[in-house]
Amino acid sequence: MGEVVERRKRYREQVRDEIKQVALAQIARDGAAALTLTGVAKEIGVSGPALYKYFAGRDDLLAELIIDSYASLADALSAAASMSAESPARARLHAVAHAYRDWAVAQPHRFLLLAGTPVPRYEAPADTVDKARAVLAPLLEILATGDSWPRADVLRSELAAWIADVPAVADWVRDGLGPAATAAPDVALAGVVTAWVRLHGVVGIEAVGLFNGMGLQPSTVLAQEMDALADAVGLG
Amino acid sequence: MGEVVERRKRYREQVRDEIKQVALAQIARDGAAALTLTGVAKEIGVSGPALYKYFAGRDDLLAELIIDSYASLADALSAAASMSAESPARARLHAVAHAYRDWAVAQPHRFLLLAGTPVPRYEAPADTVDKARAVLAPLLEILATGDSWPRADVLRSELAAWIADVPAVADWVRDGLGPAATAAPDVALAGVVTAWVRLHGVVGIEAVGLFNGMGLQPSTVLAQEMDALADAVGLG
DNA sequence: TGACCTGGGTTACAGCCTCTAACTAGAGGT
DNA sequence: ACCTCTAGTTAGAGGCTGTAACCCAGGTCA
Repeated sequence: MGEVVERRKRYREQVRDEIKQVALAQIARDGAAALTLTGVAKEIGVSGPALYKYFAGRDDLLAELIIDSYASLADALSAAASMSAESPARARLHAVAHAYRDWAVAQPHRFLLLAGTPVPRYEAPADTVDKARAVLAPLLEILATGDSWPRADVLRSELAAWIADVPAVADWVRDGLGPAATAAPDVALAGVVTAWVRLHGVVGIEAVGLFNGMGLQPSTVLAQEMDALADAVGLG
Repeated sequence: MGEVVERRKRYREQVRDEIKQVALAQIARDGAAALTLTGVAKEIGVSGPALYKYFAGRDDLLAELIIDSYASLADALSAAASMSAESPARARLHAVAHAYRDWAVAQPHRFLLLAGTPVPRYEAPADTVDKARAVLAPLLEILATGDSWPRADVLRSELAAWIADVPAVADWVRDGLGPAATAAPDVALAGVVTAWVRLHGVVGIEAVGLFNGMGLQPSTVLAQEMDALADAVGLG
C-alpha cells in the first residue's frame, strides 16, 4: 500500500540527508575540491557505489548542497529583516548585513560554495537564479525607504531598463518594495546592487582569509561600508 | 664549466615555463580543480612522472601559478598608476580600478586563483602576504591626496593601531604615500582598504558569473563605487 | 502459500589520477 | 676510459569515479 511507499520514501530522504550532512562536514574539513563520494561512503559505513543510488554523482551532490545553502542564507537574511522590522532603516540594513556576514563566517566553506570558484561550464539551473534573487529580497524593502542617490545616474538608468525589459524583475521589485517605499524602483534597486557588492567584497575577502594579519575587524569594515551606503541613499 | 651549467639551468627554466603555460591553458579551459599533472604531461608530449622532476607535485605547480599571478596583477596596477601619473586623483583611482577589473576579466581563471576558494589548511608563504600588499600599493599614493573621511572613525583607529604595531606596515605606508600626500596615514589606509573591498566586490561577483542575466554593466557598478569613494574621501 | 517485483546493498572492474621506485641514456667533466 | 648528474623512461601501489552484474529482503498479488 501507499503507506509502505511512504515509509520507503522517508527512509530514502533520511539517507540523502545523512549523505549531505557528512559531505558538508567533509567539505568543512578539507574543502569542496576534496569531496569524494567514496570518502562519504566510508564515513557512513557503506561501500562506494551504494551512494550512486541516491545521487547521480559527485557533482550532483555538490549541486544539491549549493541549492540548500542558498535557501539557508535566504532564511537567515529574511529572519534578520523581520526581526528588525520595527527599527529604522539604517539599523535594519546593518542587521541584514551582519546576518549575511555571520552566516558566512560560521560556515565559510558553505559560503564559498555559493560565491567561490565556480565549476567552468556548469550552468546553474534556472531556478537558482531566482533563489539568488530571493536572497537579496529583504534588502529591497529596506533600501526602498531611501530617497535619492545623486551620483548614480548611469547605474540607475541601466537598472530602470532592466526592470522595464524583464517582467520577472519588475514583479520582484514591485513585491519587494513594500508599503513604506519612498524611493523609485530604480533607486532602490541600485541600492540593493550596491549593498550586495559591498557585502560580497567584505565577506568574500574574509572568507578566503585575505584579511588575516591585517589589523582590522571585518565587522568594522562592513559597518563602515553600510553606513556609507545609508548616507548616500539617505536612510534615516 | 659554468657555462654548461648555465645552459642546463636555462633549459630547465624553459621547460618549467612551458609546463606553467600549458597548465594555465588547462585551467582556463576546465578550471583549477580539473588541473592534472598527467594531463599537462600528455599535452606537452612527455610521459607522466617526468614532470615531477620540475615540480614537487600538483599543488606545488598551482602555488607557483598563484605567485606569478600576484606579480602579474601588481604589474598591471602599477602600470596603470604610472601611466596616469599626471591625471587628477579621481581619474587615477578609476584608472587603477579598471585596470584591476580588466586584468581579472581577461583571465578570470587566474583571478580566481588569487581570490577564489582557497585550499583549506594551505598556508600562503610569508612573502605572499607582502606580494598581496604590493598589489595595492598604487592605490595608497592616489588615496593619500584625499583629505578626510568623517564617518570612518572606528576603522581609522584600528588601522592607526595596526600601523603603530607593525613596522613593516608603517614602512609600506610611509613609502607609498608619496610626496603629494595630504591625508593622514590612517585615512589613506582606510581609503585603500575600502577601495580594495569594493573592487573585490564588483570583480569577484563578475568573475564567478553572478552578474550574468542582470541588466547592468559591471564597469558601471565599478565606476559608481569608485566615484562614491572619491566623494567620501574628498578626491579632486 | 508461492511467484514476482522493487530497491538497497554488494563485489568486480575499467579507466584515470598521484606520486614513488628503479632503471636507461646521454652529456660533461676528470 | 670512468664517473656523475640529469632528463626521461616504465612499473606499480593506492585512491577515486562511475558502470555492470549480482544478491537479498520485504511487499504485492494471484
